[in-house]
Amino acid sequence: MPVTDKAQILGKSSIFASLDNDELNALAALSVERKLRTDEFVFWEGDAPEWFYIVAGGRVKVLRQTSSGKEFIIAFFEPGEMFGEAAAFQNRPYPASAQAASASKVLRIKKQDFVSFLAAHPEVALGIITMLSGRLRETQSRLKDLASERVEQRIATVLLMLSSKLGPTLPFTRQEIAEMAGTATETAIRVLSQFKERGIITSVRGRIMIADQLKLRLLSEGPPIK
Amino acid sequence: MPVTDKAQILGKSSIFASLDNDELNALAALSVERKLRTDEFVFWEGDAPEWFYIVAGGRVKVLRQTSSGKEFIIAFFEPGEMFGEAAAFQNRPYPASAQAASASKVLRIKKQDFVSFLAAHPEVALGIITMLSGRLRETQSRLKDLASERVEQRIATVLLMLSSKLGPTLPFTRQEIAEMAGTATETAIRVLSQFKERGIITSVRGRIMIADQLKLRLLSEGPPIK
DNA sequence: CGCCTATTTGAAAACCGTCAAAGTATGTGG
DNA sequence: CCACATACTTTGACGGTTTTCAAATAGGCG
Repeated sequence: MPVTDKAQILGKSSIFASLDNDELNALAALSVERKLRTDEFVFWEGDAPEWFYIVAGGRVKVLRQTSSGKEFIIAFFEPGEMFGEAAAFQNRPYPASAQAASASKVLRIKKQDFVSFLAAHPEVALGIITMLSGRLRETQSRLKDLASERVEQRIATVLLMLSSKLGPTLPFTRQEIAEMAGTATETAIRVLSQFKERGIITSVRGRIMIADQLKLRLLSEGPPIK
Repeated sequence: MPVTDKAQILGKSSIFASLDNDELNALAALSVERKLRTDEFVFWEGDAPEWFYIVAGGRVKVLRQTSSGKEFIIAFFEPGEMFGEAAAFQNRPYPASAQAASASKVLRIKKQDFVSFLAAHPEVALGIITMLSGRLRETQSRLKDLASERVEQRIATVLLMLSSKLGPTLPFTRQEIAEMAGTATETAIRVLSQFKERGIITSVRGRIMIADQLKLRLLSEGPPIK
């Protein structure tokens, strides 16, 4: 991939909004491309973090094993998004694995190169702080959901979160929805079947289309206070 | 409180490890002290963030209301720790409330003052990035726990997390443990009673002492894979 | 067409939340 | 110093939600 193409990917990220084309090209020149087949792993839980990763194409999921052997999906990342950075900044082993959810490309930049670049471009640090703040907010919000809401509500919230990022068509299986909502696949199926009957979604194999965002939002906010 | 005392509090935080005494004093001079009675609120969910907060004494908890009217405790903060910063950096309303868990003091610095200080001290930005990365890691770890582990395991994990920060004596009621583990108070009581019978903890009203960290750790990691 | 994965459905059981009632420390005012 | 109010803790029973296990159906791709 030519440097200018890489620079264009990097430019998608709000982290680098403050950089001009020359600076983006300089950063792009530090990056290395890697292609991934569907289900191939980018890194594994427990690996030492050597790189900063940015999705260049396809979709990458970050997941953890539960003690009963299932998987829990922490997040999906789309082109332009950075992932695995928390471990890299802390210089501690990845607490989760990253896996290509479809045929994908990632750019990676050596940890030390990126930190040096940061030092030379302090505006970028603020972009990173803002990004991390956003992820922390979102993660804490999910925390409350997982801790205290019923399955139907959790699934509604997951669908809304995904669609705020991806639009009304969500390319996920029921198993993936279940692994994000922290429930069993069968339960996700039952809830989504209900949503379908109530006209809230439609779906085909591996794809869910949101038909009635308003109803979803009501569900996500929970029953009127009793 | 004299500036030098404030500077000493700020110096406790690893965020400011790179600052010398003069710089700490300069930052301290920007800060305002506020005293809080037990249960008094620092800010409320939905408020616009105007300040960065640092705990100067006592203990502050950050919590969210669940849709059924209970509370979920997102985190406790001890002297030297910053809180509410994610909302301030993003310039969006607080997604959670902050409440004094005991008679407390906080320092606060006007949002704009702190951001200006950051711009003048780029090394501090890296400290913030590292802190946010750590919180993100921990929050994601709890996410997996809440999504997929049983109550007994979740409570064991909460106790371990707390004791890694506070040592073996944990000044929390069973209700607070429940609100961190995402369970009912009665359930937390039953689980902790069991722990007591098994010699894993001892406790007095409002205080839990960890007696057998090893057993707790085994519980927290879940049953041997079956 | 045949295989593999995704989806569906049913039934039983486990886990946990809720409700109710009571016991026990702590502190306060008289 | 006692009596009482308050908050924390405990226990039991019941029921609802969700998981688990099993088996069957259906869509897509080679």
